[in-house]
Amino acid sequence: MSGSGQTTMKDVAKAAGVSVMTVSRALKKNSSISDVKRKQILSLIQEMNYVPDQMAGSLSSKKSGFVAALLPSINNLHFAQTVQSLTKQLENSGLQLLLGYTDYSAEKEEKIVELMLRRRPEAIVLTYDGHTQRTRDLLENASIPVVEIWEQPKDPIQHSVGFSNFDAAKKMTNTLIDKGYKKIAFLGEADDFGTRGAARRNGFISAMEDHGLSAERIVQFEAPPVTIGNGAIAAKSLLEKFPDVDCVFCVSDFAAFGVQSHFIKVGVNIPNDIAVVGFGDFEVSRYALPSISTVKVDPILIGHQTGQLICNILGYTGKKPEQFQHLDIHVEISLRESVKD
Amino acid sequence: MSGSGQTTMKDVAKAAGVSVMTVSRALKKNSSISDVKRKQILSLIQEMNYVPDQMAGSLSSKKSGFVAALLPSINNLHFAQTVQSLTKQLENSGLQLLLGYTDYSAEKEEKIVELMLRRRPEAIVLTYDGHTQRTRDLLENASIPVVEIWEQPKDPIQHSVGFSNFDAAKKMTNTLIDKGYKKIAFLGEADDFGTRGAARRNGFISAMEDHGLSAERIVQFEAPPVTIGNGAIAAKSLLEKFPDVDCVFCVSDFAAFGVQSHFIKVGVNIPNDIAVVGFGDFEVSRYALPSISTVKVDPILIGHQTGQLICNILGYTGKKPEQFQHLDIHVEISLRESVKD
DNA sequence: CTCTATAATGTTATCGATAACATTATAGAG
DNA sequence: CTCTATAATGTTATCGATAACATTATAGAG
Repeated sequence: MSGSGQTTMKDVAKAAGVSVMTVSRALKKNSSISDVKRKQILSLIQEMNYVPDQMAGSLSSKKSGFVAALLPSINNLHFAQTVQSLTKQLENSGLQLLLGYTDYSAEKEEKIVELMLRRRPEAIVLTYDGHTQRTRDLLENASIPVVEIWEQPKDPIQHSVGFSNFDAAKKMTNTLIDKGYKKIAFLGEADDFGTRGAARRNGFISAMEDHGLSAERIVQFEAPPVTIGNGAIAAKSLLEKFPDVDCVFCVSDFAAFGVQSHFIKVGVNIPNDIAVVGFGDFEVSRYALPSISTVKVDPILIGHQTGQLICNILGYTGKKPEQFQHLDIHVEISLRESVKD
Repeated sequence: MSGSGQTTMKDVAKAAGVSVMTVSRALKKNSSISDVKRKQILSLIQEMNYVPDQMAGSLSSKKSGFVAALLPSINNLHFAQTVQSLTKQLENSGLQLLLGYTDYSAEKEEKIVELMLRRRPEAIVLTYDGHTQRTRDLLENASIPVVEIWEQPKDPIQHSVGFSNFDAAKKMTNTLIDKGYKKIAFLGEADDFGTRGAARRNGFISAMEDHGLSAERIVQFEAPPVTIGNGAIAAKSLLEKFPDVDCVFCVSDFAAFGVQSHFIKVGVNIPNDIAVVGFGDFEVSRYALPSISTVKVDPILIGHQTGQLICNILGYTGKKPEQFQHLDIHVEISLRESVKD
């Protein structure tokens, strides 16, 4: 090392008896350098434990190698799966994911977008839950590709990969109405303005009103995210407020699992007394007893498609799209034991 | 913007009629600049949607503002919680988390450590599951603080925040033996050499052998991570191989939930026929019916302590520790309905 | 053996900020 | 009103890499 600090490319160059540029070329694929020299330099690099400083490289090449992704919370298996498959797609093109958590708040999102932009990401992924105007301004000024995921926004910034939570919840509600349920309750989060949870509730309300049914059976508990525990507590107040309920549509499978747990404990038979329905197709609902009916979504597919889209946009694949893409992710209604046949 | 590219500090300086250094000072706390000018410049920055380039700043100041954290998988609520609390602690000191996933493999860890070091993190957090020699060399060469979390390693690199999975599993096994169980099976992952899962299995074996009991009832299914589904499948083969089992100790609550689900379906009574025990205290085990006995760990505390330790080490708090710290995280045995009184 | 196209390597300028030192403005002491 | 300490601002060098251009080495044509 030169002096006291970290090993730099200069140190490697000196040790190899070449210029720094030759070392730089040895590390870069498809660059003009002889095989012999490349091998020599690479083994020297290995030996010296030299690790290039990507900050410096990025500053010069104007490519950070970062893609930023903002999620409401990582504390949610779905988002975690999306992140994992997105990461995998991006690392094929040598891109690294910079993760941020918005805590389901558009104001926090704005702050984090700004923090992220300081790292000059080559693209940014947002989980749509509403944005502030300044968020939009910052993103426009950054002039990088923006992909909104999970929800298909009405007024997309650029690209999107997701589905309509409103439509999905409406479809499930219609299915339940077809099955003969009339006094369906919706159990969702409080303070969910502009979020996907609210879109689901609105889909429920719309379906009920379309059929001339009352959409007044709504319980809103804690702010997002939903936990099993919250579901269990909400189940109790639901039974007190609306004792005539015949089906509970929960904003997420976790809430549904909590509801079932409470119902079974207090002797409510599922599905004969009350049916229970979730959203998301988390593994727990498949193995719950009774198994929980749900809206199947595919978080891994969302991550996969998003990653591919970004690689395409950034021109790593030669399939650069001409226009903004809106990839619709198919969702499916899955009826299980928790709903009567 | 100067020319066509992004807005730079130079553009702001020109617009404000000051030198770039004054703009730089306006953005930095406790720097020598008049209040009037700072306010002017900051509002100008806001107006121009200028976002500083932290790459350039870091290169010059030799502080990346990054802390790297490697986890086996983000697809695990515990790790997600650790990440979330760690993130929160670090952002108090203006540090950003760079996340990587090792897929429970020491070789992948090595690659990701190298990728991370390119970003010149100020500290690095590893989830101990064994390391390669080169990983150790790279870390030593990087000369940054290293914190290993979750497991308390025998041969720590530097600092650690965690507990002994061996001891925790042994303690649980001893408790089960005290309760009168003799034919206890351990249900864990395959290909788990050097991982926390293996440490748990070894703790189980040690406890059984200490009491002169057979530790042969071991089922190893898929490679990590454990899923509910894997647990359900393993439960089936467990019953075939060891029909006389009186208690199943699972490497994780998820496996335990899957085991219970299968047992209940095939008419095995829990806990009267067979007891079921998990590890981790995930929310699902509290609301499962019967509720699942488990080893309680506190992922949020691990993240919190790790974050604080790093801030202390990096000197953001004035409490710089003299020596390598080894913070022991207390774990607790929690017996619930899935084990006989 | 010479010439030329191309491969291999080197030199210089640069990315956008901050550190360190230099200079100028300002406030308070006397 | 002058002097001096300090606050406020500016100038220059620098972080560690890569891009763009310049030069040198090499291989194949004739």
